Amino acid sequence: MPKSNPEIAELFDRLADLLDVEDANPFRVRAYRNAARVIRGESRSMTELVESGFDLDGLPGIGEGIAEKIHEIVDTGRLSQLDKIAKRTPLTLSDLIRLPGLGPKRVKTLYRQLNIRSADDLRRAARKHKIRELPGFGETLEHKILDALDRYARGEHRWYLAEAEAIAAPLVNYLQKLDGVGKVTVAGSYRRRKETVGDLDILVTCRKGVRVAEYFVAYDEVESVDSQGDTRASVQLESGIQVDLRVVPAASYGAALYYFTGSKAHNVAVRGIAVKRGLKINEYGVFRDGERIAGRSEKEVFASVELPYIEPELREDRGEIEAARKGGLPELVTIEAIRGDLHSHTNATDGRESLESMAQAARKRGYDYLAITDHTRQVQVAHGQQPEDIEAQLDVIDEYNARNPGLRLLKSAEVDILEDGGLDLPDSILRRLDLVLCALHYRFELDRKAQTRRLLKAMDNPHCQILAHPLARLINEREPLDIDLQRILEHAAAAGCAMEINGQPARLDLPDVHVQYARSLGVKFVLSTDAHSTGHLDYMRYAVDQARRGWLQAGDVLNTRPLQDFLAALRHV
DNA sequence: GCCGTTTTCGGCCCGACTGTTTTCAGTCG
Repeated sequence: MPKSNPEIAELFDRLADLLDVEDANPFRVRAYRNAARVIRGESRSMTELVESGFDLDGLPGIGEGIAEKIHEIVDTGRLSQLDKIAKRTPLTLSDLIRLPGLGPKRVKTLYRQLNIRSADDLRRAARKHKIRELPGFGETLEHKILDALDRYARGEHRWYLAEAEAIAAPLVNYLQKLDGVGKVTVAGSYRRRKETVGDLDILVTCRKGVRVAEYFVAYDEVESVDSQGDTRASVQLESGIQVDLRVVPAASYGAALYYFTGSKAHNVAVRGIAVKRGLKINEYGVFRDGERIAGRSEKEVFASVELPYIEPELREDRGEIEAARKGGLPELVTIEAIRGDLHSHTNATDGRESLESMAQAARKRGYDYLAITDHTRQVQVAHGQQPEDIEAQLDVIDEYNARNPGLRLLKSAEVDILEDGGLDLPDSILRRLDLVLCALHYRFELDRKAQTRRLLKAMDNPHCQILAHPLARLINEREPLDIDLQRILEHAAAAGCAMEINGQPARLDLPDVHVQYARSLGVKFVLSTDAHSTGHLDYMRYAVDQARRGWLQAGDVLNTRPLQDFLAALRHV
């Protein structure tokens, strides 16, 4: 069974955890963690790169040693070094190290002194009050560990960006009401517009940090307080999300925002550059020999290390620093550039509203065009339309367009990709459509070879202009398709078939790292909402977020073009 | 273990908070 990138990355993370417990060279530990991060953020499959003879040594953070280990994993499915270490330091310790409050040192003590190897061992020992007797531990920590174990049993939860927004908005509003508070900004992965966030990081400018922290923990929705100090505090809300607050003076706003936005890997890399120049960057500013030389704005911070401003969405240490140095940063696409939505449903299938209402809402948004893309017959759960129903709908659209100048409704369909890669509408109807969107809705479990063949064949049909939600994943619910994405993207680039970035909060498909890679191959994109109601048209924001995280410029996105340009830019038979 | 517009050896980001200490290690972001 070939290993996926996340599986390979996990092996390196575990190796790092165990070495950490064993007190290995911390920089070596960091190198493994860094490699894990790079592998997770790589669109191309390590397995296929190895099989094609690609030189892994060229990837950032991956040298000769780790490249060799990746080869071993791909060839044998095992990492012998990890197996070797696991004989003396149990693999399950890496589960413990991930519990909040426990790190390598404490896990080591637990293992050495009480032979605790697993979460179950740990729970038993805590209940018998064995933990509090250990050196460096105590009663409070014992309680904290039991709490952490309860949370661990419930599993880690990451929140859709849309959910996080709904939770953050009233809290930001609340914080703003306190006297003396200046700016209130949600930073962290939320500001980087990552598809999901694990917690909320809120930055506040104010002279009196203590007062803000006190006010913050008194917020209605706060369930428990994890920590509270003069400049920061951390709480759990009743919704279950963790919120970290940080308070700095206004003069430090830029430096603090920069630090608090992350990502950690990006910050570490830029701080490294600063060190080489004899500078120190922290959340209060940029310092040379103890003297503060910048920090009011993020731009100042970047300028201090001679870099142009880097947009938050790019700050993942995935090449943005090098691009910034060379003046090669992309000018990211914006929501204002979007001229139309290319994926929407009506109550003819599983949408909730009429064609007229959808059109009205699109017009209100100022769009030039909206594609009506109801399902085809094979998708029975969504009441897919028979070919004759679709033909009837085309006439309705023609009539609508004749009556309503300004907005152009595009005749389309979300054509189902059949198991054999065929399309669920005859060419005679496909030919009549302004736009053909193709998507896969069942048999997600086909093996890699068959699934890849299925999508390649679908794209071989010259009518297939856009591949919608290409990975068919649902965040937190359904894994992405097992496909050779590199081959599919190369095929799409060659055939001129565009990839969709679907803005539904649970889809956001294609994901950022694949978008970035696809762009490098010359693949074109469209941004759509897959709206099932007029309100869903608002999901375009999330599609834009994902596009920006994938380095897309307006020129990479076909629906930034006016109608005629857009239609001409699509693939044609 | 990785890396190089000062280096192929000698570096590798930085500060806040907690709990257990009696001056600080561990953890976290």
